[in-house]
Amino acid sequence: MTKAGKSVLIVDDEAPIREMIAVALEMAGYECMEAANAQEAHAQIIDRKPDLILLDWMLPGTSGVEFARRLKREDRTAELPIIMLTAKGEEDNKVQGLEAGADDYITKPFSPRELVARLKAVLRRSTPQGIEEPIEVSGLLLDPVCHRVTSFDKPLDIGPTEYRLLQFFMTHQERAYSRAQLLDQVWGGNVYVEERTVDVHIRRLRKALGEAHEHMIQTVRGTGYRFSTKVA
Amino acid sequence: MTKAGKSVLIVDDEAPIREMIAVALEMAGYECMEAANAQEAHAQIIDRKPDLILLDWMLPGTSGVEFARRLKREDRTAELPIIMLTAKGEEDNKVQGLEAGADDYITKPFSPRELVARLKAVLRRSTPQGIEEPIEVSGLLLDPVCHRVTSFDKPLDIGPTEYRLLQFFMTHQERAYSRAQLLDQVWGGNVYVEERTVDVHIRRLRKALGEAHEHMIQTVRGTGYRFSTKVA
DNA sequence: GTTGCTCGTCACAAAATTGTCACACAATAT
DNA sequence: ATATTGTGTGACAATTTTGTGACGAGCAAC
Repeated sequence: MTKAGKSVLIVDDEAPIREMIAVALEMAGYECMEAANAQEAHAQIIDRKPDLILLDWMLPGTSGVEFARRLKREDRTAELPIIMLTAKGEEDNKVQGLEAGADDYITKPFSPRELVARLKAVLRRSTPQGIEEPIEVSGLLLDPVCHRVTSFDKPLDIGPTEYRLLQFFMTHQERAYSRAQLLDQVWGGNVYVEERTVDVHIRRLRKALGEAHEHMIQTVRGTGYRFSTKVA
Repeated sequence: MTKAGKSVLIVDDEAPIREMIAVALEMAGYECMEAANAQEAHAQIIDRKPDLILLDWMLPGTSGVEFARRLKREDRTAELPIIMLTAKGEEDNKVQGLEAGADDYITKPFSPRELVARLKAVLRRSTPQGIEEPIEVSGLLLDPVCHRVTSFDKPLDIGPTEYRLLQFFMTHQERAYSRAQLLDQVWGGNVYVEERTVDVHIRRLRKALGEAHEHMIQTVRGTGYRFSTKVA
């Protein structure tokens, strides 16, 4: 893992502004890439995997909010921290921005110092774990890059939620988790769903895993579930 | 069986709202106390030590944020989780509220279910977990993280109650406990069950431990039981 | 619009756990 | 030895917890 400073994608349709921001960030030790619209941004995200996105509210074509919302919906990019940029007077949209999934919100004009400070804060909060390493366990293979799970090379057909659940389990083996903890970790702490929903997804995951691996998800009666490679 | 039930202090200047919240929480098994302003709240906190505070943003006199900030500054109350309540339209203050030290933030109106869910989440995060260290004694291993007991690597099949019983014994070895004490410690103080029930669970536990370890649970005639590694 | 997919919830089925009892057995007292 | 008291043990029904199929809402792609 190269720890050569975090990389930031700047998305704004005005080149001078991008440039200004880029200079400020580079002076602070960040690596920068730029995009003028949602399409370019998406391309950059895919192949250069920035650690954070500075996203202008106003964009030609797909608007910033819309783009943010879309990013947050896709598993592959959901974890990407986003800081929204907005011009003065558009502040009413703050809530809307945050609801779209932005992690923070800065009003133009802002000082470089402020920008860097917020950026640091967001990066600190966001999960530093680059989950890029495939995890494999007795024929079960989860590939975060392909965003896919295979059981003996046979692709598993599971929904995004089951994928996240399995990923969590595979990265937290041999340990019992309550339904509440799973909701926190897999669904995200601030959603409201019934605890029994966990059971249903466990069921779906087990079914998808098939006889070969379903036993790995063990029920811990009175507590929750556990992912274990050891025999029951 | 009833869980221990956490207590919640509801701070809001409008009595009907307090009442509504209280009812919802009580139905969910929480114990409630109320306060109409910061002063009352402080008094309640001192002498009734709630596990969590629901704090309205708007309060006569000392405002909610201010109060939260103050609580977080005092050592005695710094650890007390706070959930801020705010009316719709005050959402801009969200950041401010969280910065004041609130652990979560709910916008009125909210459903009782949502409230309870958030409350649970906050309590879960703030409540430090119990012992995380595995306990091992001559081939008998209790791992609280896995929530599992193994005897020479063979998992023991026991119910939640036997698990708690064994955990208690392993953390309180070499000492005799009466049935009443065990009921208190393992079942939780405020349940009513026959003392002889302890015998039955001891029996079940012994059976599960098998010949290898059953002798560790010794009968102290006329008194109760003891867990000991020493030979009888 | 339709279609196809995923998700959360529900109602019911299935399974495991629990507390209690009756009686067998063991230890002490009379 | 016999009575008395305390503990071990198997069985049982009630309750709790989990498994499972189905359904409708929501959403994206068409």
